[in-house]
Amino acid sequence: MLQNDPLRDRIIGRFDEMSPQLQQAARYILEHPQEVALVSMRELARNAGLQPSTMTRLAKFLDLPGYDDIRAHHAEALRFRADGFAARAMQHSENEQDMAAAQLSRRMLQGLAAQIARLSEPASLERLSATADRLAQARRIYVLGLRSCHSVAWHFHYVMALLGEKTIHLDGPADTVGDGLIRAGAEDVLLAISINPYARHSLELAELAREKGLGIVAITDSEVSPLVGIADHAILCSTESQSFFHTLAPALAVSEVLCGLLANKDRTAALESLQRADRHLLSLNTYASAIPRRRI
Amino acid sequence: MLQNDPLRDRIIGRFDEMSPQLQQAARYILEHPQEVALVSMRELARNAGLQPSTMTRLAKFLDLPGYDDIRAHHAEALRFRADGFAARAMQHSENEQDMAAAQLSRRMLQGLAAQIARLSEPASLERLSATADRLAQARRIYVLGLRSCHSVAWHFHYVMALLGEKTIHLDGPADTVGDGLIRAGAEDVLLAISINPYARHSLELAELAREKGLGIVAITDSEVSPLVGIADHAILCSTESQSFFHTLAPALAVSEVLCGLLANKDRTAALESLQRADRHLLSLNTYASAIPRRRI
DNA sequence: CGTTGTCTGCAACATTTGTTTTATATATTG
DNA sequence: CAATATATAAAACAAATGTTGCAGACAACG
Repeated sequence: MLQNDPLRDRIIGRFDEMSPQLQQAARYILEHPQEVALVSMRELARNAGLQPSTMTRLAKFLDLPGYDDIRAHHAEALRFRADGFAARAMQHSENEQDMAAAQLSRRMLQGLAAQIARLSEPASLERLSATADRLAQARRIYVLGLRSCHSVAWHFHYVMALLGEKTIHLDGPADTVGDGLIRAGAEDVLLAISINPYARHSLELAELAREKGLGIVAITDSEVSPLVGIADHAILCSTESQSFFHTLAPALAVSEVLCGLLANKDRTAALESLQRADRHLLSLNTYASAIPRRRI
Repeated sequence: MLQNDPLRDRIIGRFDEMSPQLQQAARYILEHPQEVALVSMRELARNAGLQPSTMTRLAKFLDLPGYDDIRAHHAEALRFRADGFAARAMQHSENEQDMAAAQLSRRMLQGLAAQIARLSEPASLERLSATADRLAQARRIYVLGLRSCHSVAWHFHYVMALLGEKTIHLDGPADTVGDGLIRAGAEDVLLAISINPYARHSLELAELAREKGLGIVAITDSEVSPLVGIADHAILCSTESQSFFHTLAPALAVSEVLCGLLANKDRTAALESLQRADRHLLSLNTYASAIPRRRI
């Protein structure tokens, strides 16, 4: 049971002032919070041996507009608890035209945080480490992410390129996206990233890779994503956001975790590679820590 | 999510045989199991962008008497899960070094979630909305993010391109990154994304843009980032992670929030643009929802 | 090209929902 | 013991729910 529930406290606090019937209703609600969320008021009343109106009266007694507020409150608590994690703001329901900017931002950010936190459930963790294992044992990792997923694919490749030459990013202009697969074979793995709506080209290339015997590993958004069918391992991450667009932050987080797991398989090698990369970039004068004087 | 759920399995199993609308309904149910239990069918359909009848039809398709059976099933699952939640808190993962991987993943993910959640503090929210305002009033937004920040810059540009032609992505091969600024002027804004270590080229271009009179807006990682000095607005996001690498997930989240805020300034225009983009991509046959048959 | 079959959106349907009203029962008070 | 106030039950109500039938849209196929 969740502590710090203001409605519960109010019920408890004013319990003594209630009439017998109201007390019975209140008691039943306190003792069966899930039922309140999952069952109609009339059925709840029936189960509690009460008249439907008693429930409405209880709501009014608590200075609420109606019973629906009681139910909404319990539903929210159940959502919250079922996810087990903080901040559950996800609801499209409000059409508050042109919400305050700050409010929209807050909802989006907390929603994203919750989605990423949810990835740390045991089931996801297992998938992550299985996927990382599969990637680790591959000779090469071909990375494919088109359109919106380009950012994730590119970032994965960028980070992995700092660690070695294991990844090949499938991308390119003039319809050469798939050319990288020319020399790919059964010892290799394709990391395919695609979310709804799925880019046709991504699916075609994934299928081609499968026919060539590559292992397939996917980051996608649903159990029924077309990639799940052809992938040896799939990691699912939600893409819903409080805005018009899908979010890729959870997918990016997954990608970063995979990089972390891979690097972690051989920490000393990883460190060494990173240092070499550092030296290289240093000698190229790639980085700066202040605005450089403009050459004239 | 929940394992061993026969109804879920049936939905997944027969997913391919479904009509497009049924698939959409099925997908929504798979991805929002709690909502099924907590919300009326009509509202569920509304949230999924479907007709109420589609839900009923899905039930019949699954050889169920009616939709209520779907709801009842999900309600039962939710009751069960909510009860067993406390007990299930920490028991998983027996031994092995697989355990270590899971632990690293969990630490990374929860760290990321916390960092993003921290962005929803009032100070950050103010910066976000000020920045969004500045971007909104610009004629053009030039987007700059090199090396690791490419993913963020590209994603921002990709999303904004769906909304209109306001953004120009500063990127290109053969050292042409900066060419996009040729026609930039005082009515424009540069959105510069850079984190430590700061790419020298990014800083140079930002400085050039400032000299050309552009407004500068930055997504960066520290109060003492070189970008802060020359930017009119800066949004700071942490990049620390439990792994070897910096994380860009918070920066991506910031970028997505900015997109959301910008779209929110004129919701109807945004919706219209998105629909037009949809139509365009549809006519190009860009997307697919199943593995396409390979052309031979 | 026309036909056939399926799919989808719409609108009407009977139920069920939460609420309110009315009347009866039960207590409380002088 | 009336007289009054409150509590409860029962019924009536509009609003919503889940369902179904129907007509147009659509693609497949001959």
